[in-house]
Amino acid sequence: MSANHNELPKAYNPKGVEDRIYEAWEKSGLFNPDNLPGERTESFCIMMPPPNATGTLHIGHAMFLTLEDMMTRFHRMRGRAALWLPGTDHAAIATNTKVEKLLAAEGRTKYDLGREGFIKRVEEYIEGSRGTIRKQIRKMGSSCDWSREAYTFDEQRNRVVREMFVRLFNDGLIYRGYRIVNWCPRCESTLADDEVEYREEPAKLYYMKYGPFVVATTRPETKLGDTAVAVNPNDERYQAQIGQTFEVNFGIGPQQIRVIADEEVDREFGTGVVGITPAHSAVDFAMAEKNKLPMKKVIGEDGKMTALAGKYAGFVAVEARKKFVADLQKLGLIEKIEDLTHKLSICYRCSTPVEPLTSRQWFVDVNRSIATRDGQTLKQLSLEVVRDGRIKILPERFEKVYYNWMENLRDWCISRQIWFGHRIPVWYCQSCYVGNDAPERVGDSSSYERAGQPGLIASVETPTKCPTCGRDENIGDLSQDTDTLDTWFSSGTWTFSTLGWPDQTADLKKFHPTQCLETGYDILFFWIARMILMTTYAVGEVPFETVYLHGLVRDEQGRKMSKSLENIIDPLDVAEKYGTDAVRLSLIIGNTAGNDLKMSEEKIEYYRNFANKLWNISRFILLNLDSDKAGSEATKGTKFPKSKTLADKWILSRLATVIESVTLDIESYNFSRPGETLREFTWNELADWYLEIAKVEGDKSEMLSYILRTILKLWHPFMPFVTEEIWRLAFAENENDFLLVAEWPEPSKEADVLEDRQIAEEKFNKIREVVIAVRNIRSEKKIEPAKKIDSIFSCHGNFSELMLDQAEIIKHLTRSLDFKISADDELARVVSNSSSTTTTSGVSIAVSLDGAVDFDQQKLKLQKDLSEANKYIGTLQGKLSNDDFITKAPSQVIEAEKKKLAEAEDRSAKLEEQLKALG
RNA sequence: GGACGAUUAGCUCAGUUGGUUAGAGCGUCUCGUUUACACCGAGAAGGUCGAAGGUUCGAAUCCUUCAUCGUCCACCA
Repeated sequence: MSANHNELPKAYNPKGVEDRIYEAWEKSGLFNPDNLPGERTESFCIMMPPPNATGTLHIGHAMFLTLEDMMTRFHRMRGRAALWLPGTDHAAIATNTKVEKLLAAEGRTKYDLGREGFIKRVEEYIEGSRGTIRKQIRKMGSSCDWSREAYTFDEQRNRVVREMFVRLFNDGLIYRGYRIVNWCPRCESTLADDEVEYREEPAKLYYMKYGPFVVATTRPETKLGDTAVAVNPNDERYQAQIGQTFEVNFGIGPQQIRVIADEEVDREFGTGVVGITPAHSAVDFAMAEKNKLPMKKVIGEDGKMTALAGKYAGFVAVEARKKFVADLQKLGLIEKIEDLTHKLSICYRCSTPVEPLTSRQWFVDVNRSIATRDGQTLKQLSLEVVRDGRIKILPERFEKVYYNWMENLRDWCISRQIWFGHRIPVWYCQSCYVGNDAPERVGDSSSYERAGQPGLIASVETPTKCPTCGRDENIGDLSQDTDTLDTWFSSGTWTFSTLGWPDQTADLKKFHPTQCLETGYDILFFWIARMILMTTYAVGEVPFETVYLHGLVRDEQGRKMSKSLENIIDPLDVAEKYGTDAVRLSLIIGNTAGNDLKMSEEKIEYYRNFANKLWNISRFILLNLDSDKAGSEATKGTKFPKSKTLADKWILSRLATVIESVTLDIESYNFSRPGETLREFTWNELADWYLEIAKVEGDKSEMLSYILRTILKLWHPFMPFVTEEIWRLAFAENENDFLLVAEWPEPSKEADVLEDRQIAEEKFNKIREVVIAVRNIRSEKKIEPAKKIDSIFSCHGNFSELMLDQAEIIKHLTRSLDFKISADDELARVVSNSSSTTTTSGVSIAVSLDGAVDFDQQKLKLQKDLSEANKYIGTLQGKLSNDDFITKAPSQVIEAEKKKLAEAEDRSAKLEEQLKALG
């Protein structure tokens, strides 16, 4: 737009630029695919993994925002209807825990506020902090469609969750039953299997006299709930007892104990006899299920011993253990106590030890065949879509991890006793609902409550009437279940709940299935597996075609970032300091799917420097265009330029290759390599060579404007701010002309125009080689950069023609006054006490020197070069004289080797001549 | 216990289906105010590709075993 670029600052300063540009983008409405120009039949959609509404942006968020924004921008420029849908997560249990902590700091508990008061408090808290994360997402340059922003706990998502629950319930896939669950006594709630973490702790192993056996246990107090002991079926020590029942008395009355056999039992551990506590161990529960054992719940939800524990009732489990062990010791029932370390299961949110216990909860049945899905189970559906390739997981190795997890998935406990979350949409009729009691024996699924049970109502809308007995809510007969749903139950609907499901909206048709789901491998199970499970069931489609899993961001020593290590890099701090573009590049380049990334400020600084380099490249080009034909057609860069010189042909050929490989790489989810390709091209080819040449050749308006225009487009998905700013200064026709929606360069179109790309590149590379060789001599001989020199080349074949043709370039780049082309023997003669020489394949070079020449040093150098060349010749000859190689290797390989040999021999011969000339 | 990944220049990493005299960036060394850029330019040094076997005309690349580090899953009652 501006015709005069003299006032552009020498260094790019992202401050001010970034916010202004983001605002302009947002105002333009172009993040919304509905507003994109042109006919866009093909869509590209990514659902943003919703950050916790109460969170703040950390480097992991910055990484996924960068990757997803890059994909979105790329596909938008490629002409697709690109939708990146943002949102936040209510994160039920995490938020609940956070607010409880806040209350604790005020000396209060949730009970002081009551359920409603507490939820109100949670919502206020979220309202206060939600804006932060939204602002931070913008700061990273995220081109997501804010008009479609979603929240996992808003009205629409609430409706979807209820709808989902009711459908699953009606298909018999949700049931209520007594099963073993992970119980967090602090949260007073169940946890899913994958919400349990482990911590190594020292513990005691107590050897208890146990009827006819001795049983080793770390938790003696649970033995009060034992109903069996198990031995390995092949353990010859206990063969006689298998199947028998005996009685023990630990001081609270007699307990009937059966002896069962199970492969799971390790003969080597302890005494090879395990006490089985069906109500308080997942493994024991599974064994009990197989053997239909009775269960005795001796620990309650409050973490205290129950009435069934006799005199120990009311004590917290750990206290009960102390008392119980002391009592047993008095009775002489403790044989010995050993030390061991074991892994304690703890809550992933509050690190409180988890108490496994049986409880009446809601479960999703993953192994029940679904009539409406060809009799497949949820587990089978979820496995099938990955197995048949409808969902591709990158990197591929995580597919195996997924299978392994999915194959071993147990029924998913979805009810939580925390207050904040989606309320379970189930009502019980006080008149006719009779809940099933805890079953006598484990694994009695006839006690499970499912659809069809009288007075048990699952409903999307609050029911007004009991369908069984007809009594209505007004007389207080219907009461809703007090539990809430696992937070992952709602996140599992993310790809379709955000698009209007269950209504068949235009968005749903257009954008579902989504193309890519990009997230960290740490939530493969929590989230991705749940989305696959719920979407294949509810929508009958896969939620996404490709899963791209990124790794963890670590510090420069490879440690996890943590507050205690004080090694956290705050993306907002460094974005402020170095610019968002620099942060983005440091997160993309060097990062590959599934691998962790080491991050450091130095790295970010390097990319800050690169952004500045691009700025200055642009500045140079713009100043050039100014002085040339400012404002004319030729400076717009919209036309593929006519190449006039070898350098033009070379750079255009290289650019065509870059367009091709960058496009292909991003399409195939390689993001680091295109960044490197572009950096290499921009810095090491365009800036270091072509722009220097442009200074001598001149008349480059068409070339330079086209190249700048093109690389701005190619760089835009990686560093949107600086490229958009340069675009505005250089090419924008008006203030609504955004690089954001510029057309991506078409690879084949460019390449077709060029002929003899390979020849042009080979020729130019030869020039580069010669220039570097001369510079090498200058550097070795310590010739001041400002001093002009004279050179003599002797060339083979048609190289002399090439050298003469490109004389201006060579002189400029080597700071030579002039050079001469001479025949071989002539060069050898010229090499005297006033020259330094070197040889590249095809061209020998001598540079005239003023001062005295160190013959010995020069001779040594030549000899070293010669011996290296001869050694190389040796290996090549060896290869070529090997019959096996000649007969078995493909002919192009053999030809290539022959060519290498010829070149090496040529070089060797020249070196010898030069040596001879030196005497 | 099971599975997976990593191991290439001092550091961080590339290396596509086996065919380069093994590459880049940082760092190091030498030189430098050349009409964009010192957030820069020119040049250089630096690697028996974790170890040992094997397959092959040919291995950083494929196979086997081992070592070290790391991750995930299961779990010792």
